[in-house]
Amino acid sequence: MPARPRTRSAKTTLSLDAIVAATLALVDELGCEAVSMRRVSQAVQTGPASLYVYVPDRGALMALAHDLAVADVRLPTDADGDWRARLELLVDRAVTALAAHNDIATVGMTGTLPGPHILRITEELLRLLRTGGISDAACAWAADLIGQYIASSALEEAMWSRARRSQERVGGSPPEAAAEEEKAEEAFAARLDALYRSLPAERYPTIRALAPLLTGGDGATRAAWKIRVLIDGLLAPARSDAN
Amino acid sequence: MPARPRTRSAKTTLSLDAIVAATLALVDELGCEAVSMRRVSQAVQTGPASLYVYVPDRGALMALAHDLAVADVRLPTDADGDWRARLELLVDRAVTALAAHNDIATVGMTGTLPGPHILRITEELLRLLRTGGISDAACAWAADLIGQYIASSALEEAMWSRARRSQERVGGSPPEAAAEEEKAEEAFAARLDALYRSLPAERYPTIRALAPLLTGGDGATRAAWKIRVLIDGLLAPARSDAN
DNA sequence: ACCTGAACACCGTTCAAGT
DNA sequence: ACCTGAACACCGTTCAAGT
Repeated sequence: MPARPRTRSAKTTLSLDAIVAATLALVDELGCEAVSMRRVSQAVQTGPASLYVYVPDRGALMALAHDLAVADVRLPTDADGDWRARLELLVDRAVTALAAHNDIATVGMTGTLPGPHILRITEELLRLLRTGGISDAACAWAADLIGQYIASSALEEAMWSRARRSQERVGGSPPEAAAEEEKAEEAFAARLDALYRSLPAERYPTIRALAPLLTGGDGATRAAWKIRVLIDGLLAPARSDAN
Repeated sequence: MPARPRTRSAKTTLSLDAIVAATLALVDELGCEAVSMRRVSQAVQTGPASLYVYVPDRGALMALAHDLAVADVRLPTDADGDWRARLELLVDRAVTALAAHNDIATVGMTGTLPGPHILRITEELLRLLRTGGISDAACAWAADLIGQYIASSALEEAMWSRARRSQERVGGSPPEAAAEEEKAEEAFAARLDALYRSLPAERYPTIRALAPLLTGGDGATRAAWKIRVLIDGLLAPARSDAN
């Protein structure tokens, strides 16, 4: 391998995988809205036009990044317990995987077709529900409901602990930036809580009464409670008769 | 009132209400993504800069449009039955109201603070849950869960019957445009169904087996089934002991 | 005081032209 | 065949300047 002259030294070859990985990394950093074709192209060291060789448009690229986000979700095994325990574990893993990539879950709610990794999880979801003795029609609708739950929970969790704002200008010094992040981290929950507490008690008595509970509790406990409610609902006596 | 000379004849006075109404109308027509400050400003016959007198940024404007979308939701009354029937009715009305405005529900999932109309619905949701004898902590988490359900169901319903694509160029003649709309109307459900049926049966046996059920059924029946599952889950025996 | 023209720093996507 | 410079038609937001 002689040193052949190149336009740029050691430039990584462009590939779909590299583009999608760069896209997901930018989503982590900046959030979906701020990820542009131009920024992605910069990250992989080309011009924006080059991306269109690999991807038809921005939506398709975001869909690929979304699918990549759940690529590492492991399916529960026999060692993880009965169908219900495994279902809860699978849902939890999917939510966690999505929530780890900022607001990538929004992509799943905007009408894109599911990618291979989403399909893998869907298949297992349906299989577990069926193992649980739930009727075929109920399985189909339950998978839909649980899918909605996964996406919206991931989004909620990501929002609750979002450390980044738009932050397009990185002019601040490190300590300043860190302080700003710290502040933004609790921003949403805190602002919501402040809003609830500031409401007139005559018009919003129940919100006021429950204000401490509405924004309280840690995410994991809430999530575990919610998925249990969902499955309890599927197993409710009335449901096994006729869905 | 003598005819005083004006810059433009009969120009409507600019107001926040007019701006928000125009924004929601554009969302109906084009979808959230395609609604820009510039287009809104055109619709109210000004320049983009003028909007910033009334609204701090695009996100705040979208949040106001989102709140407006549920402004007409009527709260159920005693005549509508017991707490559970009323809760189901309230949820159904909220989903229907949101789904009637294209993908406006996305705004509610992107970390904006709830507006007055959302709060009115939240208050009633919590009140009804409490009337049902559900513990305070469970009410708080249940309202959260039901809120997620409302937003994601509205989005799903809107997608299922979306008649508009980006359609930025309206060059086609009326009959052509109508045919295109007709085609797009079923596009998502049909494409999803086609995808499921094209999957290899060895790897996705359950999806393949349930394919006809996954995309079938009308929206209303599905929605009614889902909210019943949710409430059944809240009322499951285990739940009343300790939330 | 209220409004806005013009500008700044961006977008997604296309296509003719290059290698 | 694969890639891309340059252009087109847009963006959100700001601010100095007007009335």
